[in-house]
Amino acid sequence: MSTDSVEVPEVVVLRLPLYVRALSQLMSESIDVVSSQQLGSLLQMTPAQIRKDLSYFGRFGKQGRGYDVRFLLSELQEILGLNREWRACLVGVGRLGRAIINYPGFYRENFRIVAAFDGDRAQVGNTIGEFSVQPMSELSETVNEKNISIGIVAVPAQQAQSVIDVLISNDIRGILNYAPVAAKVPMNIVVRNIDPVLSLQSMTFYLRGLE
Amino acid sequence: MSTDSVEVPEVVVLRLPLYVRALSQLMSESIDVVSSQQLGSLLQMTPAQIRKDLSYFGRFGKQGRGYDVRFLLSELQEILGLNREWRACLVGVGRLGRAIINYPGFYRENFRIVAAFDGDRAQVGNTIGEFSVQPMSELSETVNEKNISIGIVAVPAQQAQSVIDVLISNDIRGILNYAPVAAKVPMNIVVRNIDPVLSLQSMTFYLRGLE
DNA sequence: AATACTTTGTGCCATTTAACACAAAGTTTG
DNA sequence: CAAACTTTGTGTTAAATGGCACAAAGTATT
Repeated sequence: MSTDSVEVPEVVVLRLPLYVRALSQLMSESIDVVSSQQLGSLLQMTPAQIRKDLSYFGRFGKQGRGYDVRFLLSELQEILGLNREWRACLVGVGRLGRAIINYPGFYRENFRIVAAFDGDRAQVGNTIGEFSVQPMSELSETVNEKNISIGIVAVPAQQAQSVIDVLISNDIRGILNYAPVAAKVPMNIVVRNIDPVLSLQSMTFYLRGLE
Repeated sequence: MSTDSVEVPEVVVLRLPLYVRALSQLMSESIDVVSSQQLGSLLQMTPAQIRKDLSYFGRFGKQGRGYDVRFLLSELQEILGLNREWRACLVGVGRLGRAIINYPGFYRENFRIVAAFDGDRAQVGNTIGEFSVQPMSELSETVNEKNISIGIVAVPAQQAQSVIDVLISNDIRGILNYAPVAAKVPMNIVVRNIDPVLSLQSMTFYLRGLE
C-alpha cells in the first residue's frame, strides 16, 4: 500500500485535530492509555466514529486495552504534518490583524506569523510586534525568502478577494480567511474561514422565540 | 402549517446566514432580482442546493425570474431571528476578550455586547470600551437585568467548562466559545466554536509534502 | 399570440456520513 | 488457566446530504 487506497473524507481530516488536542491534554495529565470510549466521552462523540476515523490511516490500538496516548498523538501529528513549524504571513493590520498577531495560540502550536502586509500605505512601516508592516509589493519576495506557506487574511470584505488572488499567485496554498466573504479559489487551494458573525446568525435560529 | 412539518437539518440552518450576507451585498448594489444560479456562483455552491435549502421554509421565488432580493432577505432574517437586537455578555477580558469587544462586526449585525465579566479579581473594575469589568458573582443579576441571551467565552481552556456551566445555570442558551475545548452542554444549548488553530491544523494535512 | 427562453420547486436517485454490532484479540480475575 | 471482561477494527446497515432532471410557470422575442 504505497499510496492511500481510499481517499480520506475531509470531515475525517477536520476531526483529527480534535483528537490531537484531546491526546495532548491526556499526555499532560500523565495518562498513557486511552480507549475510544473515553476519548469519545471527552470529545462528545461516539467511540465507533473515532475508531472508524483512525482506521483510515492505520491500526493504532490494541484490543482489550485501547490506544497508547503518546504513540497515537505522535502518529496523528505526523499525519497532519504538525511535527514541523509552519510559517504564515498576515495581510491586513487593522484592529483584527493586530489581535491575530498578538494571539499566542498560534505560536504555541508551531504556527509562526513571520511577516505582515497591508495595502494601506499609511500602515506600511508601522511596527507591530517584532516586525514592521510591509507593502503588498514586497509580498512575493518575502514569501519566497521566509518560506511562507500560509496566508492569513484580515482585510475588509471588499479587498479580501483581490488579496487572496495575490496570495495564490505567489504560491500560497493555504488561506485562513477572517474576511466575511466566500473566497473564489482554484481547487488545489485550502481555505478555512473564521467568521463569528455567521456562527451567531445561525445560533439565533434556535434561540428565537424562547425569551 | 402551524408547526414545521419537517425538521430543518442543521446544515441548512448553517447556510442561511450565507444567503443573508450575499443578499445584503446585492441589496447594497441595488440589484433587486437574483436567480439561484447567480447566487450559487456568488457563494460557490450549486443552484439546486440553494433552492432545496429555501424550500424548507417556503416558496420565495418566481419561475422564469428568480428571487426578489429585498423580499428574500427579509424572509431569511425573520426565519433566523435577525430582525431584532441580540444582547450578549463576554466572559474573559484578556487579550482575546478585548479584541472581541472592540470588534465592530458584531455591532454592525445587531449583536450587542452589553457586559463583561472576569473571574480574575485583578481585572474586575477595569474599564473596557464603555463598561467596567464585573466579577462573576454579578453575572446572574446582570444577565437578568440586561436581558442577555448569549454568552461569549474567551477564557483559558482550563476555566472554559466551569464558565460555561455558570452561563447555562443562568439561563444563557447560546454560547460562542473561543476557548479550545469541546464544551459539555445539555441538548437544548447551542454552542458555536471559534477555533482558528483547529482550522490550521486540518489545513496542513493538505499542504504537507508539497514544499 | 406563438415560440423560444429562463427559472423555480421538488421527486428521485446517488453519494456521503454515521452508527451498529460482532469476531478477533487482548486483559483481568478468581 | 479458564472464564469473564474489555476493546479494537471493520463489514454491514441506516441515515443524512447533495445533485440531477423535469414539469410547471413564468418572461422575452418575433
